[in-house]
Amino acid sequence: MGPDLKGSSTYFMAYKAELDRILEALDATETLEGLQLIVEQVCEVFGVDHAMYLWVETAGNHYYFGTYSEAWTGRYLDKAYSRVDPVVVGCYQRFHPVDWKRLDWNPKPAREFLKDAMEHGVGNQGYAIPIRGPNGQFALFTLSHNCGDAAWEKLVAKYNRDFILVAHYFNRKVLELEPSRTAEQAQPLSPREVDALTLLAIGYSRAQVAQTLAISEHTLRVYIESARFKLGAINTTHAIARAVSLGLIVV
Amino acid sequence: MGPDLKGSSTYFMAYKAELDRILEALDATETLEGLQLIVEQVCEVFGVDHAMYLWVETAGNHYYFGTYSEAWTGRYLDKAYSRVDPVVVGCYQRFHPVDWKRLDWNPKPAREFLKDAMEHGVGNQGYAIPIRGPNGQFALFTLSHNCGDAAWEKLVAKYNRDFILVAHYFNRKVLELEPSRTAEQAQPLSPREVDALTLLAIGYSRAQVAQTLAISEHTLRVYIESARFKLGAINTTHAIARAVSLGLIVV
DNA sequence: TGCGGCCTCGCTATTTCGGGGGAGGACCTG
DNA sequence: CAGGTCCTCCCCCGAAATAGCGAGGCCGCA
Repeated sequence: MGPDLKGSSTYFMAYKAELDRILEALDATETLEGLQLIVEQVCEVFGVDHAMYLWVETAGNHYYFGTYSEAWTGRYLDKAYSRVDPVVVGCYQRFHPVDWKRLDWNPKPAREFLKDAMEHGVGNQGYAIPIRGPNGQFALFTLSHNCGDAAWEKLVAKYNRDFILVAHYFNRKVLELEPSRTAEQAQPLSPREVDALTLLAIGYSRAQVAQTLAISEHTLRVYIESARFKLGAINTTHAIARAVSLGLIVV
Repeated sequence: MGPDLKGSSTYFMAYKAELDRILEALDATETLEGLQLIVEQVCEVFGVDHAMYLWVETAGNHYYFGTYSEAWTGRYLDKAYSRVDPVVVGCYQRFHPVDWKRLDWNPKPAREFLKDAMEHGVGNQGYAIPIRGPNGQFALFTLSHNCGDAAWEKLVAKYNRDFILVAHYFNRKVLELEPSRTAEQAQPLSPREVDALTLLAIGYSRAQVAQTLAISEHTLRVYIESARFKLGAINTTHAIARAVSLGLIVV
């Protein structure tokens, strides 16, 4: 909502009504197909070529809704581009939404990825909003377009707050429609288990942890085993990784 | 933005201008004191008794800006209420903002906490927005008020989208002003090191990792040691924890 | 053409971890 | 009060990780 809009109340209200319609549709949707339709509507409302929601997953089974060509999305998955894509990599370290131009495209794999993306009509401008949910969930909402820098900056300045809302609502709905992830792993750890894993995660040996917690090493081992069991982990390292990634402990 | 507002464009625009002012102030603030002032303004704009931003840390050093009395905030910290507070506990598992009423206040510690909170004038109504940042950061933005259910629901329905924006902008600025998190940028890992740590993080033993990567276990060890060195970790578990928490590997 | 980083392979000895048991007391909830 | 969870302690032994050495080839960058 740039200053230029404050005067043109009617146009502003009309746009807001459209945005409202999108957000309400996001609230009302009950199917994944509905989300795909909404992505397309988002493009129209904001006047951009492409919009995309991508839930970046561990194993590579990405959750995707977007307007990119199937050729490109297929290629993206095949080549496991999410490990290279500066948008994904960069957003993972940020909270603030970010313009593609401000990312680091220098590494060779990134340059090759960019070239490939361009050839698939992704667009030269883009704006990405990182989204995080419980249990370390991470997703991206991205809008991309083909235009000059000035026009793009103006568009982003105008809409970026609404981008955040749409991204947020989108993720909200995806989490709602896909409860498997959240339901699958909700086993809370006991305080002592958290203590044990936390100290292990900062590099303490079992002996040190036991001493720090003022318990015997045998007791400690019971906690670790118990935590391992709750986390479905097959060894301590795995348990630590899961606990950190689920946000159960903070390193 | 309830339907009742769509007719009264002037009032709507006036409110939007106020919201804009808040968000712009949030963008412009350069000090933590400024954030405290903004919290107070947020209360005025939305017409609620209290607003609060709380960055929940495991270590206990909470980041707080809010309008609650010092008696209450002090008590909250002293008693480590963030481990009991259903708002914190509940939001930690959710993505969707949540009304206090919809939380589970049954556990005995929660009931005692509630009683204590009431006596300190926290208010009977509340709305909490969970916020997540990189490296497992977790924060809450909360608005609370003293009023009837109907009035509160109406207020939430009217403003909840804007609550999200304010919460988001608030956290954005806090992260910006608190560089300690971002300062701990580690050296990038080599691809092979990432492979090694990733497989270790999903529970593979060194032998399995070596086999999967089709390298000798000795080579693997060099990667692990190298990664440990880069991450400043004192053992593999520590390295995994840091790599996961820094987002260098995804589990 | 260096230099440095990355990837690859090897040895031995010591320390640590993992899995398998069992057992008692404290606390809260239904 | 029973049943569940949590916290605490103890045994043994095989498997795994760690620490300390060294060595060579490949590649990109200056």
